Amino acid sequence: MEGNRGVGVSRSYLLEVPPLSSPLTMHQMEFGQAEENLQGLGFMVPSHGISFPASTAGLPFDNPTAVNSEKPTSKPAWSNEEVGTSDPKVGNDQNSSARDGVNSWWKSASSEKSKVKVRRKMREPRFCFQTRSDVDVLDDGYKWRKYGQKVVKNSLHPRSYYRCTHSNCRVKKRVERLSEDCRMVITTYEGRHTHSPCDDANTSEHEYFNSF
DNA sequence: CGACTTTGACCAGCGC
DNA sequence: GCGCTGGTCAAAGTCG
Repeated sequence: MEGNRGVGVSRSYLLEVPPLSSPLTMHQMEFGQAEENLQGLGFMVPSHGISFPASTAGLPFDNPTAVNSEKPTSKPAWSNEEVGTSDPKVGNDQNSSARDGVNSWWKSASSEKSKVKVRRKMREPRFCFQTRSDVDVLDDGYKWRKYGQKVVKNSLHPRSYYRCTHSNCRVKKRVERLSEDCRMVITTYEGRHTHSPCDDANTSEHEYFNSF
């Protein structure tokens, strides 16, 4: 067992997401290890119709040294954010997988009859936000399709799994509520969008968040 | 009818 | 090696 290899990016921010049209306040942010993968960071901020363009330079909170990377002592489920590459051969998977259009760590084995799948860990950029919101699914300007829900340990609330519906975009996000405070929503993004937010999203709010 | 959600099953990773 | 857990698949159901 190799545990935390520290490969990839894990970030979490804590945001307070007021109801729509109310100001948004960031009151904490927390970064995991940020190593070689910064260039691959896709960035979005989940809030009510708020998003960032996927660009490294556009990181709104680019002062990682100001925050600690320790996991919360209470260790909520969302704290265990780790991105790693378990297989050295997958080192350049961001390129290789993008080439074949399968940016997933699920890969059908040669014997499709057995339906055996090989899970491969990707070094996808990942970071999470803690937001305060009454709604589970924050409108970040992208369109998401739910593909799973799971009750996780140490959490009273189920975790929902979403995938960007845009073709060729394999960004995923997980949404769950804190058991200690059901108004707190933990949103974890994984991957980088290959497209712009949907036009039908509320652009004014996107602009608002872009001001960071 | 297409897109999306729900939900149970499956599988790999990880800790012991 | 085994069991637990998280993440994903995919069929069925729901909705517009």
